[in-house]
Amino acid sequence: MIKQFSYSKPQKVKSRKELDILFKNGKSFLIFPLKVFYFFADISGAEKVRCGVGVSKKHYAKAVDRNRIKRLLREGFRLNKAPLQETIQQKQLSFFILYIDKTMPENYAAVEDKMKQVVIKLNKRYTDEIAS
RNA sequence: CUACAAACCCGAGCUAUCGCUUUGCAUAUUGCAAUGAGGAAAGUCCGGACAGCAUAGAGCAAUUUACUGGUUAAUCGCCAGGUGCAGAUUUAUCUGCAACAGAAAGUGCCACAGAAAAUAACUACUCAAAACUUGUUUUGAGAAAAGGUGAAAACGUAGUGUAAGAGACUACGGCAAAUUGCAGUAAUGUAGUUUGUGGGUAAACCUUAAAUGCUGUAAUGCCACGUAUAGAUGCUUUUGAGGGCUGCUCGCUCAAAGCUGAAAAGCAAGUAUCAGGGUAGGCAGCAAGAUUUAGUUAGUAAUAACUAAGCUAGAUAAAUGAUAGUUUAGAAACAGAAUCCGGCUUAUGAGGUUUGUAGUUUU
Repeated sequence: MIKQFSYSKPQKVKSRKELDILFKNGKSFLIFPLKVFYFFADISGAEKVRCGVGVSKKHYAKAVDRNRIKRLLREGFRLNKAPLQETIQQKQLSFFILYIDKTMPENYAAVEDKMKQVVIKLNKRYTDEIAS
């Protein structure tokens, strides 16, 4: 029984090599203020859904602000990833969320709302990918 | 009592649910337990530890520092003292500030105004000569005493002196340098003697004195995986390379002296640059040390010594969080470790302590 809301190390997209591939070959879409890069791989690892988050250093010079945004994004993914895990079985989804707005998010609720939209859209992209 | 300013202290707690890092244990991939940012973690401005490379030397340049002593692993830090300037009043003390060696080695610069900003003659002054309109003009020389300008004008006052004047000379005083005595570890102070009287600017060049290897934990070492030195260009084979450290010079150290050929050259070797290929995983470094708190002793102090007690962040796209409630005081300010320490600088809400200033009330 997998814990429903966990977000541990294997579920993160981490290495620089993976990220290079993701930005080079992956597709992307925008649900403001979130830009999502995603990539479906044929190899089947232990985790079917993997996610990373990032914030531009240009927009936020202070490390405290970047940490705050990244924590909110991770929290959003952690609590709303369930639909993706149910749907995606045949391939491995890696995606990376970039926060591109220049103003800080007001609170968690705003981020969560956007995150739900991201999850729905990713689910749709997956079904298209399988169909083609 | 209120307001403002400065310095210092402090840098929220509790409950529930869902999570994260690291560690330990186990019934082992899930449980349980423990653990988890700062006073500045920031700026990267100084100084070290640690590591790698280098490690005969000399000279010139370059860079840094600049009152004295102490302190420290070390410093451009800190403490104490001195000097100068400013402010305050209690008038001899306190507080603050100081790129605090040299302008008497040399070169440069000094806005505006002013005749002139440094080998001072514009006006006015004195003398001589010439001219004539006979008290003026012109020319030459002397002269920094008077004038106005300016941030600053060629030591001040009085006298002597002189054609008129001038530190040209004299007296008193100011300032500077050298030197002697005394006090002090010293900077320096003080009293005397001698010499001088030369405007400012060294955060202009510069001079003097002292000091100075480079690169930084993405250092560095080990293991694993993987491949390719195949190639191009230049140079050399009596020269090349290395390194003196940031640069140059002298000297120094190391390597090689090959083969074919009549020669040109070729092969080979060495070396530099370019181009290209592979890996970008793990472990160590990496958390207990110039350590923190308290006390005692030494010292004016910075600090040191001793005694006792205490001290589990350690990631690598990078943990320390989210939501709800609650308490203070308002959904707490500035802000997030990345090799580690000591300082400096800057940011910082509420509350507290101390000091100063202003006002109000009472006595």
